[in-house]
Amino acid sequence: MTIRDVADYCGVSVSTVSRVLNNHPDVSAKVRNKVLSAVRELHYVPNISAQDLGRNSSDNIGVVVRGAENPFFVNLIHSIEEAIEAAGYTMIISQIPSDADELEAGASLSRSKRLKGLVFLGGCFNYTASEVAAIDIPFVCCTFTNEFGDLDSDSYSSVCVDDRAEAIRAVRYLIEQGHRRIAILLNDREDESVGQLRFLGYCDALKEAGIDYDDGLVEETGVYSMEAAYRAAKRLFARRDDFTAVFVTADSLAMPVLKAANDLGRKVPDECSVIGFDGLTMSLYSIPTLTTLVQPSEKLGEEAVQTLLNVIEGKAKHQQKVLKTTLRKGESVTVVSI
Amino acid sequence: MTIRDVADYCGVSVSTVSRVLNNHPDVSAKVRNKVLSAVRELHYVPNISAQDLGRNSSDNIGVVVRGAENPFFVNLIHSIEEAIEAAGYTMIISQIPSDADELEAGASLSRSKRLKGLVFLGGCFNYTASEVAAIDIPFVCCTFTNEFGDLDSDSYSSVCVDDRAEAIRAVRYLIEQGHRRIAILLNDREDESVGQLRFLGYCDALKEAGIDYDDGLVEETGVYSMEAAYRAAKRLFARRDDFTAVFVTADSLAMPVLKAANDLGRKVPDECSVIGFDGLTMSLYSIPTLTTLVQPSEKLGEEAVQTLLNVIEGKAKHQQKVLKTTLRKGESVTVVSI
DNA sequence: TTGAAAGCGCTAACAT
DNA sequence: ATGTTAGCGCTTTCAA
Repeated sequence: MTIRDVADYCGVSVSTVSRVLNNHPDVSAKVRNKVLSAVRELHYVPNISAQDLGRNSSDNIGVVVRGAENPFFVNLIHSIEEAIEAAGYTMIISQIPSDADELEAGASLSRSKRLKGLVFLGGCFNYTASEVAAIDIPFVCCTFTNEFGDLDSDSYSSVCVDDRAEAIRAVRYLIEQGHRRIAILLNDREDESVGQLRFLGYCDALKEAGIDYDDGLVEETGVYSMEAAYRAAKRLFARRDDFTAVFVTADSLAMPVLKAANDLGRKVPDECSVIGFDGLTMSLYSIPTLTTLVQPSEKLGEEAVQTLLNVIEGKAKHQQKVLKTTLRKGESVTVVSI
Repeated sequence: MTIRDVADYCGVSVSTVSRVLNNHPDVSAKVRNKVLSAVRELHYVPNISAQDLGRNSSDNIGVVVRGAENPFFVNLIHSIEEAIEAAGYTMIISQIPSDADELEAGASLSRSKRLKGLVFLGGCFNYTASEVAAIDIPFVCCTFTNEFGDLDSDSYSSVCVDDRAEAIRAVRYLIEQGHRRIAILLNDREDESVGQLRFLGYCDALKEAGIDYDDGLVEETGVYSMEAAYRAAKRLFARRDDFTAVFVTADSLAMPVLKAANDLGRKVPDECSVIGFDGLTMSLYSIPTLTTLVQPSEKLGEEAVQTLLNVIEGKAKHQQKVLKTTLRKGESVTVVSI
């Protein structure tokens, strides 16, 4: 059952059928109806592969997820999928390890699946214009931006929160509660990803409050995993007992920190406050409930897709959008008792 | 960059390149190597649409996820994606709400994306042969089976654990620790999904130990969400204080149960033991660490895809595979103190 | 072992 | 308004 069959059945040419199917204007109402009912009668369904080949494109949007072990991405991916689906496109997802090259993954996906556009999740984006040249389709960075690279702002889109400013807010909140010796637990302070930005925000907030930076209060997990976070937290607690609060740069890492504190008999928040970042649903049920900055994950996904589609469809230029987090006060932060 | 370019670059014909790319035998080692390195040098990636058109088929495998809010599916989806990718197919995912009709979603996906096969995740499978007739491609049920329907066992594949038997094992373990009054918290005891099977296993284990079933010890969340589980747990703890253990049919629901117990001052495990099901990574970091039955999620995904591909490629018939869980002893279950 | 050429089903100039 | 036809990039006979 091809377009040819439909054409023969109606006594018209294939191009006429193609026109009807693609809502082109130059078709008489009579013919259009005849074709449409033939399509229905014959249960004709277009062959997408042939369509794509003919158009030399597809309705595929690629989503490259770097470090899919981050639970924060789950909701995000879901909202991205919904937005892509709703717009009549197809999502092609590719999950790659945290240490993989997302540009290469994106470029290869783009070529093999003939993508219309790309969404990058969890990238580093320290890339330069020349490295990005391999990607010849519009793309949007979701939850991060080209902070460490030198891209032209009209060559890509991004939708994220201002990680550095939000981190300042988190640490400032701790300071407002009277904390002065504040530790930070993060993945890697120089990975040129959002973690580094949050680290910089931590430094900014300390400086702003006139608190000296103390390298011994910084603990890195090295890799992004709960297990690594648990071990890092244990190291930190073992090494120092003079800090009253810790900023953990992701909720999924903060939960192991709560566990480590518990296992070492360090009471949260009485002996040590903990603040996270991301706003995982799960962190509502940690013991104690995590205080955290909630990222607008639904909105991030929707906006990312919308921004990308606007570029693809020529409705708008590339944009950099910045959304806000919400401070969710849980039970893991308390006023410092001096 | 097409196969033509590669051919010209090597001074051979397109058919030769095609042969190399498709691992056809009749190519000399010399030419094969030349082509292979050219492919690498030129960063050639085949155009899937053209491949599909030429072969008159697609390499799309659909994955219909019902209730993607279940964190247990995250790893599973990842392993499914890897397996699909590794086999040279493309995953097309569709996440639908818990109350949606997965068969309809699958059938529609199948038609529009020309799927080769379907993986169902989190379905109910109380469907009958006539309802399934709408799906004219091979499919595999992952993490559940047609327990409540009347399908012919050679008309579909399934890869899952024996939920009922494993639930027996969980409850039996509690009984071995001396527990007699054991509550259960689940989604819905009659939803004809894995939850119901686990409920039946719970009943079996009680009966086997000569413990009377007590309807007042059964608490349903109604919908599948952590919030609902938290509220259900609070209801249960408020209503009864005579049970010493609770079996929660999913880890993601068990964590809110731990939280509810904590908030009500009910010590886990001293005053109440908790056992889960699934083996989320996150539940290693709950306070206390959850005792649970770990499902082999990687294996489930791999096997599901492999089984499906075997059918698609005509290498084997449909199969029903049953994998085993592993009891992971955490800190949430203790010997009952009488 | 290799090449030439005919499709695969559709789109989109280009004619009419 | 409609038809003709040349691709799109690849696979796969069929010849050589």
